[in-house]
Amino acid sequence: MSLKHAILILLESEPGSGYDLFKRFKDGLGYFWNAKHQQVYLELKKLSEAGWLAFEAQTQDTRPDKKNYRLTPAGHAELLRWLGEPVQPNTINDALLVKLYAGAHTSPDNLREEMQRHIAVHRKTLDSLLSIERDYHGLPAEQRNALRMPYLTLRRGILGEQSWLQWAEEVEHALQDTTPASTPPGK
Amino acid sequence: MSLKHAILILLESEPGSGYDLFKRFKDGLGYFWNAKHQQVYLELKKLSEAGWLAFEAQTQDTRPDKKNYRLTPAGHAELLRWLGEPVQPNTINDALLVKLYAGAHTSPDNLREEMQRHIAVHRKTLDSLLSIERDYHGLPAEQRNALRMPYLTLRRGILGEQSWLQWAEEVEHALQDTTPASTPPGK
DNA sequence: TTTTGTTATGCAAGTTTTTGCATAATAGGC
DNA sequence: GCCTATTATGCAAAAACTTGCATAACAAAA
Repeated sequence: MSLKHAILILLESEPGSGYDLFKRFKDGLGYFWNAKHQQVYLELKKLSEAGWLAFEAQTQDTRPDKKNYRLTPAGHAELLRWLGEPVQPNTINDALLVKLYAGAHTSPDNLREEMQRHIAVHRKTLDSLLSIERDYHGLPAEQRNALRMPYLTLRRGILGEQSWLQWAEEVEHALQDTTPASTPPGK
Repeated sequence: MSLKHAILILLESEPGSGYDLFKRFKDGLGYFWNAKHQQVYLELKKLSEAGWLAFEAQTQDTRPDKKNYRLTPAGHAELLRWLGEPVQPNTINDALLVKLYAGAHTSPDNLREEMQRHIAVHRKTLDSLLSIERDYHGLPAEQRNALRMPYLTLRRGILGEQSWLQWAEEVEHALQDTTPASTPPGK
């Protein structure tokens, strides 16, 4: 739906190879747009065929050769066109919630373990986002200004993860109430 | 990825037709799993062919005929198997954040309008979720208990939407600072 | 009375994404 | 010397999802 445009945006600010883009997805944009390397390479090919990107092969001595992609004027125009267009509200497809919805058909222990796994992931994500935020605040005002918009998306990540973890606490409480006591009292 | 299992869950608690399921997606499960009617019908067909569902045609006088689907024992087993399996953490693909990330290449007005559109949608969603929550609290204890797990997913929606709206306020502030004053001061 | 909305199902074509496989060179740790 | 990780690219097949079209009956509103 929009990997095309995510790629255009990344290449607009800095040309690069498929592998570069893939890594950039894992850092900045990756929090809110995920892509496998195969898909990135495929889209780069399609975008080139559509005339939105151009590339030069770059032979390297110590590393495999790479293709350096950059926007064409048509690609730039397409990016601006897309930016002017309204974005469809996001739809959520979250398998964890599907599982939880059906929680009555499985054991509370199973659900608790599942939650623990996800909590660990979300905590790690939050930590990493907070560390990026600290770095951002340490930048000189000029650079901070240039990164104003990406910073807003970082804030989305931070607020979103904090809210997720808050919810997870509610869930843990609810799941505790379910099992009166797994270890017998007294003795 | 998991529409299959979402359907199994819905049919496990109550058999129904494709159209029934589609409507149930728009209510309860719909908040965190979206599906078009075409896809629902397609999956029902596939799940039947896989032996996880069975159906009987139901002729109706005043309405078009419907097919009533229910789980087979194999379908039930598959649901339990899936529930025992760990769920992959959700990946986010959010086009609005992609657009915002590239916000420097477009006008603040464009971004503000975009945000207004999305804020309206999220507010409406939150209102509707809060109204469902009120209904839930009005139920007798026994029914509340039966809906304990779906209620947790409802809470996810509420906390998530509230967090989203909180973030939107941050974004609006940031976008206001960008344009010093669209209407000239004083006079 | 015409139009719009709801109930009810589905095919076909296309796009998007995932999964599996494949290659190849180098760098660093054990 | 071997194993693992990183850099670098891509095809092929399958799964998942979207978009467009099609049909058909009835109910209610305009």
